[in-house]
Amino acid sequence: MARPREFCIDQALFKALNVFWRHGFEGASLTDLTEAMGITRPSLYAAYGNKEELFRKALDLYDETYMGFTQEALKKPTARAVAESLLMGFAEAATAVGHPPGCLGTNSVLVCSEASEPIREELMRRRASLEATLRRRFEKAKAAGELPPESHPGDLARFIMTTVHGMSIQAAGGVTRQSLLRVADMALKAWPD
Amino acid sequence: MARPREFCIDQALFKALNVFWRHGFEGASLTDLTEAMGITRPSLYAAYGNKEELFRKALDLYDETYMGFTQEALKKPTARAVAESLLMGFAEAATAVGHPPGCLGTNSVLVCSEASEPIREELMRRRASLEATLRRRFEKAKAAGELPPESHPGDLARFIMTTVHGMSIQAAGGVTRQSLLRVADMALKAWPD
DNA sequence: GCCATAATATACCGATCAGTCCAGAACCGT
DNA sequence: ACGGTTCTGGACTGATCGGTATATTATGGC
Repeated sequence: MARPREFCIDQALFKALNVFWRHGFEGASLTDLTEAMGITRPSLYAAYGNKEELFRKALDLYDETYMGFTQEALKKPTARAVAESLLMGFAEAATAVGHPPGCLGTNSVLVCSEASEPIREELMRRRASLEATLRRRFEKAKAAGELPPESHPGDLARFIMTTVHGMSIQAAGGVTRQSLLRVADMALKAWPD
Repeated sequence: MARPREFCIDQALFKALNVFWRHGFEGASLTDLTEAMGITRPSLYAAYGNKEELFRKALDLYDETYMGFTQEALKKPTARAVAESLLMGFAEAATAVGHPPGCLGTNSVLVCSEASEPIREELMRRRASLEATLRRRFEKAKAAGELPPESHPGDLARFIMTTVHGMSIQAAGGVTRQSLLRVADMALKAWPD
């Protein structure tokens, strides 16, 4: 009973995601965003709220679209298989064609002006969340006697996530998939047995 | 034969370095910088050129002041000792008190707007430079029979630098020195023997 | 004391930032 | 055909961005 929206919300959000991915939250201007999305500013604000909300929605879409493999990885039968699946998955995701290199959650806001602090904190929260999930998975494995008694699930999770973040930076610097897969392979050599 | 400068160039540069470290290149505004440095804009431009040149000078000062340990690490007698020294050194540097957490070279520009592309490329160049130096050191070690013949110096250097970059991100997220040292320790378990 | 020189502080520049006002246009229900 | 409602486009807001013109002030040499 009113004028219909002339663009697809999810499709335009996908375009926005790519801009944020390439330029980060602060580096992506509203002009960049609206041009890529093919809509005007009032349409953007009516549909998504503001730049910050748009970014959070883009982040959710990113998780659904590109980070699904992490949930699959967590289902692997052994802790080592989980670690391997995560490392290999990130190496491949960070170097896939069709989108910018690296991980959005890692690269888009690391340091920023005071104004973007809430977004920075949100990203830190999400990074910590995956690490905590991983740690719990490793704790379960240790309790099941699958990891040696002297191993520390928290350290293992932190090491895996550290490698993952590092791979994201390397990918942003142009490092190839094959190279990152070898990095993942080498990281697995540190795994306890 | 002219009015003397009322501030110390190196001391003010040090203040600027801290602002860039905390907020990144784009996140640090000229207002932030001049307030921290205790000087006015014209003084800043007369002394350092512009924001970009100021950042490059701050980067040089950063290398001299905080990255000296890398040169020391490269002088260690064995490849493994080099790797260990680098990892431990970065873990400690990234979590030292008195300055922001993480590594300036890693965190200050990862993704950015088109306008800052030259700075981003400069940082990628510097990151790649250290990795190349490390690779050459490992090649020497391999030639000396110190590393197994099937080892790949390039992969080893890339793995170390990936861990280092990841530690910088973890530090920026508030991870403690002890935790990063354990990450470094675990990474060393992947070292060939 | 006075000049040349260079650093200072204020006030400003055009450009761009995120965000919004408003007029017109497209739709649905009646 | 006509309201009521919602989206669209362009023009605009105040604030902030990096950078600068200008007038003043402090110095050393003469």
